[in-house]
Amino acid sequence: MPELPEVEINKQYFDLTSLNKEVTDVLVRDDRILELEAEEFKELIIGNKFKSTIRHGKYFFVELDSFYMLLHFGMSGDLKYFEKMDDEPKYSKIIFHFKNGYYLSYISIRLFGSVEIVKDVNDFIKKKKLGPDAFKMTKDEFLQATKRRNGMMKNLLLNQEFIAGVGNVYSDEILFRSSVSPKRKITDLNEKEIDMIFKQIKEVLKFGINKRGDWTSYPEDSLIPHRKNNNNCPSCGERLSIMEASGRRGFYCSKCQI
DNA sequence: AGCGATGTTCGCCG
DNA sequence: TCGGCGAACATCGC
Repeated sequence: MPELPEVEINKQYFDLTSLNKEVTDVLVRDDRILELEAEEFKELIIGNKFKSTIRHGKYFFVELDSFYMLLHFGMSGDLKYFEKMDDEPKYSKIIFHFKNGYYLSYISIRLFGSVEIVKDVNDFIKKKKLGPDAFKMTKDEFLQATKRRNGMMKNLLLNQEFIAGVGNVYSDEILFRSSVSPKRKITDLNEKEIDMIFKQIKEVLKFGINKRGDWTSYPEDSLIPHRKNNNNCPSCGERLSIMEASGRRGFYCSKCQI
């Protein structure tokens, strides 16, 4: 549940289910996900309300009275709003109980990601050195960044200090639709290609949100459904190639992506 | 049984 | 200073 579109879906889900309801209890099922003591966390949240939310890249901030609760979903985080304790989802780590009787669970299978308290969103973004949110990034910011950076294009897309929100899967799709190889050096890209990549960042992420993060319903001509060993390019039929960038496996077509 | 998985971080090296 | 690499974190599923 992790790249920008999935986090955005979680934000919409959170806003719809969990805003402006008094939290009457907090159940900590596994405190390893918490960046602070469970007791301290409970004290801050219980009796409070979630007032609003902000998403920056893959980071999700929930506003409370004088601070923010930050949720990062890691590789396997999710949210679930439910009515009866019998329906508590598997791998729940933190559960908020609302005055109306419902619960909201922060789910995480692999325990990557975290739940923490931050004073100020902008300070946090600055401290983490996060780049602009992928949706808010302007073309000018993108151009500037490509000029002062080197290395492989895929690494740049995965670098949250450059652009916040793009992860491994969507970076593959963005480069596929741009006909640019993930291994291309940033300095070698021409203006047209940079324009195309910028455009595809927005379109691919927007498409992901419209699909509500459901990769099984992608059209056949997308790369995402084919990101598997021994699969072929949906465009030319060539066997897909695999490369590594930032420790992640990238899939691409060596024929269609230059 | 072993390996890879939507992420981040840190130390090391050139 | 930057870019790249490998490992570490924890756990599930193929």
